[in-house]
Amino acid sequence: MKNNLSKYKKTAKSVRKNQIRINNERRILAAAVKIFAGYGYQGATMRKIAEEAGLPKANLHYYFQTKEQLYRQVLDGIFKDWLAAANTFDECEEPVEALRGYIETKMDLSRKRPLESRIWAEEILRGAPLIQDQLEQTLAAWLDTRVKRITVWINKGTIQAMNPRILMYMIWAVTQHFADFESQIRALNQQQNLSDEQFAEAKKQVVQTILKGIGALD
Amino acid sequence: MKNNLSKYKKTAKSVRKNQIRINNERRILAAAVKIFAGYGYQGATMRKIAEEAGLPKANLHYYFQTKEQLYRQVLDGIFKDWLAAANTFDECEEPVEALRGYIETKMDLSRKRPLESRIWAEEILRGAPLIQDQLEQTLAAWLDTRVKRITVWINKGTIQAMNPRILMYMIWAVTQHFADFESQIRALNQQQNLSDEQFAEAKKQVVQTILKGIGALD
DNA sequence: ATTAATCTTGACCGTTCGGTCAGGTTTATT
DNA sequence: AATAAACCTGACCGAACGGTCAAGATTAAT
Repeated sequence: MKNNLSKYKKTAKSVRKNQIRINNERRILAAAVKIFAGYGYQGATMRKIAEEAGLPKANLHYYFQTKEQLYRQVLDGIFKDWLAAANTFDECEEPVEALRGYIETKMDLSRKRPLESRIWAEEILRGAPLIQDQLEQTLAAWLDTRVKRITVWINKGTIQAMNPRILMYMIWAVTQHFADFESQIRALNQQQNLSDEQFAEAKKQVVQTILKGIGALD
Repeated sequence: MKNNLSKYKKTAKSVRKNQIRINNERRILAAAVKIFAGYGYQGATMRKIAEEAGLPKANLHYYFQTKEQLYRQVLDGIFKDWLAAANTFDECEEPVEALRGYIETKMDLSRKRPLESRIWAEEILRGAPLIQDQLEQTLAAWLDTRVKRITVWINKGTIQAMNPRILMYMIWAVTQHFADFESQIRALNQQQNLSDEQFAEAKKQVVQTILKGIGALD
């Protein structure tokens, strides 16, 4: 409770962050995504992020007190998008459409935003020091409800008996791989990133293999 | 050609590294694997590695001139083991045994030596700055010969038509996932690492899904 | 026993890191 | 116009980084 003796106080309009703050926070976060993805948390420096954002380093600390806080906000944004990709999964009744939609959405997300995918992967690789709570709570709950849906399909005989969790791990593994291991795939593809056609082919084959692999297709 | 005016010269026996060097290099490399896996290249420090190895920091620089050289040797060791896992693939004539053997070997490797798997993953994630050459040459050649074998199977009709490279990417993705994303899987498994039984189940389901998915099983 | 080669190590160095801060500038409110 | 709040930033700080080095200890060859 601060004494409000000030002659002036903020209007409702200016209390919700004004344009300068919105713009600069966005610029800094965008730069942070690039630098964190390219160098990892430890390898990224506030200096590099500031350069990328075109702002003096001290200005970053004005909007984000510490490097860790900036990194946390980046991770939060990624986690949100990550979960949002599940909509297709939930909207479809039958396993073929639900799983195809989910796999395709996740692969598209990996292709469109590989930087975020890599930041996520590195965080997990390092033992998820900052997002363990979110994994254990939000993500675990998210997974549980999807496991239940898959179990229903199994009991109905629409897909064959299996451990639904392992199926989800496989889907995550494959869809992330095309973003996270991009440089390996490029080295094996005549030093060229996958073209749109190649990526579409990969997407199709991944869907086909998994759906057929669980007995959802002939 | 150096003048050998020295009164003493090394015997053949002592020229091939003596025991002190062998032991210390091994200790340092083992410590380096732990620290690089836990913190990443940038996050790892020579101080931490020295502590883990139980040696003074200056001693590390006696055996490995720079941090980068130490890291390179770690990567070389991983790459060697990585390729060696392919033996099963080559020894079997038919796709079911060849692929099952390869997938199981790679999954076992990931489980037995997750640290190495994570170091590899991080290097690729960062764009493979130090191992691009090996990827483009050794690994690309390795992949080419396996692609040819798979193509033979496809032409014989033993497995269905597909892009063999994408199949290999899928296998790599899934088998690495259980090591690289261990902390995520643990968070989703009541904070427990997969037990031997759970891992065996995962291995079985992965093999089953992929083999069935490519039409090698009914 | 002598001597060269190898190994060991505390102390040190220049650089870069994340972060701070005082003081100036701009923006918003009355 | 006045003033408070928000924003900006060059200069600076202690800590930690990778790496060096000289001098001593140990090991191996004669």
